[in-house]
Amino acid sequence: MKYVTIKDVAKKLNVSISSVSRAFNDKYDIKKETKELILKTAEEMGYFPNPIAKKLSQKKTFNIGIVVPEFINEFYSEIIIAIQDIFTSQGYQILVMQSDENQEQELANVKTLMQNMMDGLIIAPTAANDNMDYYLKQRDNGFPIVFMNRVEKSLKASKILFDNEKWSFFATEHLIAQGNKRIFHLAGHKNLCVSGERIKGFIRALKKHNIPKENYKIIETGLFSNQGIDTVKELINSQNLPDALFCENDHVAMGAIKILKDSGYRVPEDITVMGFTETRMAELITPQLSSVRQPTHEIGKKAAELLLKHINNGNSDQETIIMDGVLNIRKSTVRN
Amino acid sequence: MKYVTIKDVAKKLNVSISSVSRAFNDKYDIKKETKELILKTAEEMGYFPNPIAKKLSQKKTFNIGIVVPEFINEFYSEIIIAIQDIFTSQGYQILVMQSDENQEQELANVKTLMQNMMDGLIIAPTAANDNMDYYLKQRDNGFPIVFMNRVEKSLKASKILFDNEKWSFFATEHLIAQGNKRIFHLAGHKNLCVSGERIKGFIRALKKHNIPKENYKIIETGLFSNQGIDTVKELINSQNLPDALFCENDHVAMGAIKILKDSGYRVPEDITVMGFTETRMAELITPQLSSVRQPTHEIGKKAAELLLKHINNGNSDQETIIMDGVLNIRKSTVRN
DNA sequence: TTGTAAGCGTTATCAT
DNA sequence: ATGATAACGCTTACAA
Repeated sequence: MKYVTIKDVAKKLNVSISSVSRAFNDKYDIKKETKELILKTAEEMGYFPNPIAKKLSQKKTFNIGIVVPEFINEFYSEIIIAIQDIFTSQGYQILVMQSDENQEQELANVKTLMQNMMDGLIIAPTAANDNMDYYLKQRDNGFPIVFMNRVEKSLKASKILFDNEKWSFFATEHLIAQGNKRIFHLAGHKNLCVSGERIKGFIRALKKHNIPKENYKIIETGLFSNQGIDTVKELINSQNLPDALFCENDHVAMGAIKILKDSGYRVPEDITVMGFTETRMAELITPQLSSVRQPTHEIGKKAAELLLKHINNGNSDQETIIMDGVLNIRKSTVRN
Repeated sequence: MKYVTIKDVAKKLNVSISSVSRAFNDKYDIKKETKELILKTAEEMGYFPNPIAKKLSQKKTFNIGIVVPEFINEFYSEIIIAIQDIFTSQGYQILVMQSDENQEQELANVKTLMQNMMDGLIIAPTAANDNMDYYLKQRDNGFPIVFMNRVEKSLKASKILFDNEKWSFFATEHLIAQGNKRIFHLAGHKNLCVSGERIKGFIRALKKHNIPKENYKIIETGLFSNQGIDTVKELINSQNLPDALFCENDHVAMGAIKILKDSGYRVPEDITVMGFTETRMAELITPQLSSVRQPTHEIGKKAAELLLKHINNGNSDQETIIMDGVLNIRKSTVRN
């Protein structure tokens, strides 16, 4: 693979390489005709400025790194697309790496991206973890970083968060308003702060409406549909099903609904089920699943804009943006 | 952001930069003790070789580009993860770009990646399209490229394909074997070769079993659930529902099932529905969806291995690998 | 308006 | 075993 270089173009036209460079970079003075001639010949020769050389010389790569826990689920995919929208319009490229929900992989990803001279990083950590110290050190060193999602509100860093507590509260309140007396929460993981916040919102709603302790329960379940299935299976076996299940996410909820239906229970007549972090499937299953929609597109957009700000204006003031969602009430939580 | 460079380390230790370079690259002679000293000091100083400079100097980037039509659906996400598995274990990095099902974006992505000196590219085109000439020209120029998925079998290039015709045939044959007399195929897009192949397999099965022409129909529907909904809605309105629907993919099938159930039809009792390119949801919905599973992990693995071969041994012999799938028969196509 | 040349951080060839 | 130094392809003062 032989690349055409700036020298080749310069030689062909008997001009200096600076002139060729100038023709490709608007900011310098250059005669219109020479510029056009150069651009035309370059085109013909199949020349384009080598971005690697450009990066080395400019110390600016126009590359942005994104690290996400996974992109199998549409949540992060949608966010990534939104980030990409913003940055490509600004001439940046997006490099995506996924950590497979693994802290060490996450750290390796971040290091790889930093060593490749990304102009900035958007990190969605797998969980609050030990890597954070390293990230913050780099940030303090002048490296622009924006965090997303599974990060403590108190963290001194620019970040885009979702108000899990609030929307968990509203979701729970809706379940209470529907007349459910016993409500169980199929929670995510103990070490996931988003799960913790949702638990807080859940409890706040119950307390507000004076639901006694014996009428609710928090069961650590996980993030996947099969875990929803397992948890609900146990509840069925121990004949301990509540009136309503508030699930960590749609996957768990769909697992729950599946096993309930398979076991002869009707949703929502016999038991009501609520999801979270709405997926496209929510509207397609029977019954349609009530859920809290997170504004993935907006999250990505805000993250990108915030990072862009840091890149252009420095890291001075860290900013936290907390996003709101929508409670989509559908058939799965409404007994007519 | 100030990077520590090879010079800083050399100066600190009063050695030449060549020695430092050697310490980091095993292939040269260097005294064990100097090497260890250099490595240790470098570590302390927070030095790591700048990959950009390395790339410029070596003309090898250890970067692999992947271009996919989208990664919202799990199909490509799973493939990407498999590719990543292989390449990261070989010291490569993966750069993913998505074309949003848009040919121009696709071409732009490929150009961007090539200009960034990827060592090779895995391209899953949006469809058979005009860009192909450009890709092949680059390939012939010595640039390693492996194609995936929506590519003609006859294309002279290394590629990983799925045997759509065959598995469409088996899927259709299963529907016939279940006693369905009238079978409609909700097809994808005319210009998608995978859709064309599935249509071929569909027709071959019908012909083999002597289903008369008036008893089947191919309706161009699309790739999304809402299109499945729309098509089936029309069939319902015109009172033209068949015994079985064979859908382009699971999304269309789930859309179909949704509108059927909403309209009072029972699946599979009244009408039978088959998906394709199985999703994780297939097992979670009611009734569980019969579908053809494509081996995403294997596809990614083969693509990666093939590209690696081209990178290491040159582009000489183009190789085509055609993958087989699995027909998962579930409730949606079986009337007890 | 154009050219010259130093610099970006490496690798690799050639001396020593 | 180590050091100088010319590449790699570009940008950008500075000079002309």
